[in-house]
Amino acid sequence: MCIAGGRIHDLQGAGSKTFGATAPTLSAQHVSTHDHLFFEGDARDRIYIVESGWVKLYRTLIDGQRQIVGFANSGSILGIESDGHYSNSCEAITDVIIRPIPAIRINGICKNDPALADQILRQIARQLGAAQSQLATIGAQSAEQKLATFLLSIADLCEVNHDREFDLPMRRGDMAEFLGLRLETVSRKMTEFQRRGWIKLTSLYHCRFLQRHVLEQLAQGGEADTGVALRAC
Amino acid sequence: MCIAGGRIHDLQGAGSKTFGATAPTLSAQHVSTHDHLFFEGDARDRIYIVESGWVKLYRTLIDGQRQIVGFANSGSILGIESDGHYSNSCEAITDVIIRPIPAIRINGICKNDPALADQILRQIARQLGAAQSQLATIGAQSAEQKLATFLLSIADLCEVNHDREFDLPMRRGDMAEFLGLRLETVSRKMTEFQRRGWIKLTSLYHCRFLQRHVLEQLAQGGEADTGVALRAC
DNA sequence: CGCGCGGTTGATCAACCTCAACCCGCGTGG
DNA sequence: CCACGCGGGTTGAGGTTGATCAACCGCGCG
Repeated sequence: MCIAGGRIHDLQGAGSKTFGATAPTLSAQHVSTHDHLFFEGDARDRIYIVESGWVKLYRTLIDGQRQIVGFANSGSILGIESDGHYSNSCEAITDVIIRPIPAIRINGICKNDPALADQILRQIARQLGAAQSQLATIGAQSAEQKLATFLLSIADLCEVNHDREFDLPMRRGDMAEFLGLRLETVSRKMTEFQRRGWIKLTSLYHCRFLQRHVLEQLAQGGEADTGVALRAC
Repeated sequence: MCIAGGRIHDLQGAGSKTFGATAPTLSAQHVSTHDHLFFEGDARDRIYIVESGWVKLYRTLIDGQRQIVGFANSGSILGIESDGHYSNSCEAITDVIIRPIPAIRINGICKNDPALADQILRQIARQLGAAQSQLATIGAQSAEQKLATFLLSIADLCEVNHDREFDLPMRRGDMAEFLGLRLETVSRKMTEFQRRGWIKLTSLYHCRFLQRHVLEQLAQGGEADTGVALRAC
């Protein structure tokens, strides 16, 4: 899937230097949960690199429908997909530390700061791949499959994976808007997964896999035998 | 929306030079309609820049469901979203000319060929934006809205826009797989649009807008008054 | 205590899918 | 020449999935 996570290690070093006549990388900033980094349509004067925490990127249609186009965490680049104006809104869903980069530095960045540019290129390629995966998920899968895919990728990202347990850092409504579903549907499917013994919700925002392979099968597009008769292959 | 079109002007010049010890850009290749440039899972030994024509990028799920994640034309970069193996299949939907770039050149490309790298960066950012727009379309819109959005963006791309008339270079099934619908649904909605006097299909692959503003309203998420002129069928 | 927020659950409904028939233009072969 | 099949598209009937609307729960908080 789907979620534009990924880590960049030496950005701090690379990004903190100043090159030529271009504006320097600004110092890191702190953003609190539920604060916005920027809104769709704002003038895009800078891009950001996430250093820690989670943000969601979303668009709002005129009729009020919203679509989350990605969650991003450490290493992700924000705001580079547009030009002139941000094409997404960006809201912190946890406390977040970000490093702003003046937009003016992006022109010719490959010449002026090849190390940073290489990182950005790699990262944005990853985000494109993630967006495409998400397209496949949203466009071609059922509600059940979407949720399975989502849980698996969230778990992979929250690598603090002691004993198949992981955080769901977002609300039901966020999941729904990410997956192109209604929050009621997400809720229903979650409890259904639990009822079938595939997962255990230790709290609203904390989950454990009991039958990871069933979810994997679902996510791959296979039929998940609801029953006990799971042919193990 | 949605479709990763976009033009790069001086790539030919930038790409045809050889830099340092890295492999040179290979010469342009011709690909015929319906041929594949590569398949999902193939070893990714090179990326491509489209010089002319149209390709579709798609993924196939185990259950046979397919999702077209993008159409690409002149200027688009293909294959950069993955690493090691292609994550999409790529098929020419018209005759196509492409310029391959050895994958090995991508590492450190910013240092070795900053001009090309800058172009790639800009282009890939555009593709990311397009993918995100498509996410919003697929995830948050109804079949009717999806189709309206799609027609408008296709028309914009086929700039040969004399008198609101344009080509639909792909089959109904391709549209469906792009929009996350069934081809029957696409077909039905197309004829419905026609019946309502919004468009006129001069042939299966050629379309004219009669009431562009209605489609625009639909695509923006507004309710399309079925209008006064809905009579007699 | 009352309220609001986030989540769950239930009943109902419609959008879209599924399956099937059918149309049409075209190329092929008898 | 016609019969035939095939690919792509359209149309129809009926079924499912997921949306909609509404009630309700649990909790934190002023």
